[in-house]
Amino acid sequence: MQEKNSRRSNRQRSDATRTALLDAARMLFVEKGYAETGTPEIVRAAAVTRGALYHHFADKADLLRGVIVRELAAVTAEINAASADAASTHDALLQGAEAWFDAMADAGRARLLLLDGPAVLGRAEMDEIDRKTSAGTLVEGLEAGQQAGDIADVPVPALASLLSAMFDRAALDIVGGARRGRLRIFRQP
Amino acid sequence: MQEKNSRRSNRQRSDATRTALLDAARMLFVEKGYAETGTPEIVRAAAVTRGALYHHFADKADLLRGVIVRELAAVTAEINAASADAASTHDALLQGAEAWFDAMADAGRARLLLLDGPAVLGRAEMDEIDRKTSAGTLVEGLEAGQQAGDIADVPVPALASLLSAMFDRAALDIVGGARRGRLRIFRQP
DNA sequence: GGCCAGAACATACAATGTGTATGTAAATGA
DNA sequence: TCATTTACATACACATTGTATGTTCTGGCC
Repeated sequence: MQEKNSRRSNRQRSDATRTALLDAARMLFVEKGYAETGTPEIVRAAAVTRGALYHHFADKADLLRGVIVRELAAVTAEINAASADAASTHDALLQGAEAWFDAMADAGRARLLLLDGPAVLGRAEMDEIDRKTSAGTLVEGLEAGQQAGDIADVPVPALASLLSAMFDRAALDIVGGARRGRLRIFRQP
Repeated sequence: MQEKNSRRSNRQRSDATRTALLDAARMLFVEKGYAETGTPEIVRAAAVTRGALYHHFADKADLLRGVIVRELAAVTAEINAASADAASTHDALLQGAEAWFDAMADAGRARLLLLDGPAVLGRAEMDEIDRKTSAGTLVEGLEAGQQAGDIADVPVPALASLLSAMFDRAALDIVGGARRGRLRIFRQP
């Protein structure tokens, strides 16, 4: 009897504690913010020790990095799923935008990805993570739209950065109480 | 002899230490970021004690608030000065935009106002500070442009938020190495 | 099955930083 | 001049971060 979950492979052990730490950290970061959450609290919620944390992550910021990578991957998946069945590149961008707002509806998530992330890791690293996880979804969409003649002939990376900044701000405004409709000010051609 | 700056009124003393604290904090926040700067280091640079700091400011975040209020006022003044002699509201907005990029050229300043500020104080309070110090410069400019027929009939507060988000991001991209010209993708009519 | 190197933690510690409580000197007002 | 605030200075309690060291478990090898 006593299934004392001994007999676990090293890989299984590592994955389990890593996941437990990321889950607990995500929950607390979303709830109270990065700076206000201490590592003792995180490991308590994850039912491990601080030793385990610092074995798997270089420091607290590295834990945040791990949380953000996972979170951004999830958001990107939602957006891709929503825009997959679009008829045109134009529709894909619009449907992706709506999916973005849906995904960011949770206030804590917006704070995690749009405030704490950039402040702690810096914009350069956030862009790098974005590039790796989302594989440049927006950039690809804009390039496609440009070739279809829907989008003006401007530098796509710069445009993508400015556009995503607007979407970020819109998400923050919405969780801050702004009406979603008022921010949907793009006009159909 | 011995001008032992005794004989100072309470008001003078307070103003002097407050200013010294704000100057020192600004310098260090700009140089190393908010989280990486400790209050002992700040008071050392200001040549006062931590007692003085916590007498004048509720906590470390309150000190950041003070720094940001001053900084935002300075930036706003620069923008207003640059766009004061504009011929049209359209020109005023363009000249103001250029002045914004000039004012944000310093990497530390961008970090202070665009990363640490929102992360520590939150967007709601940043907007509040912006409303009080800049007195809604951008909103007024947009409303004027809208009445002149230069700007589409969309909700101005929402538009202002999205526009300022783009300018914020552009400033961060520029200090991150992006070419300023590529971000100037607005086209003349 | 026994042994051993290394991974995966657990525990203990040192350093630092934040906010508060308390003490003191200077200024203000009656 | 004297009492009361104001403006600090000093000391303290507490929490947190990162590291150093100790212990247990796994996985390969014989």
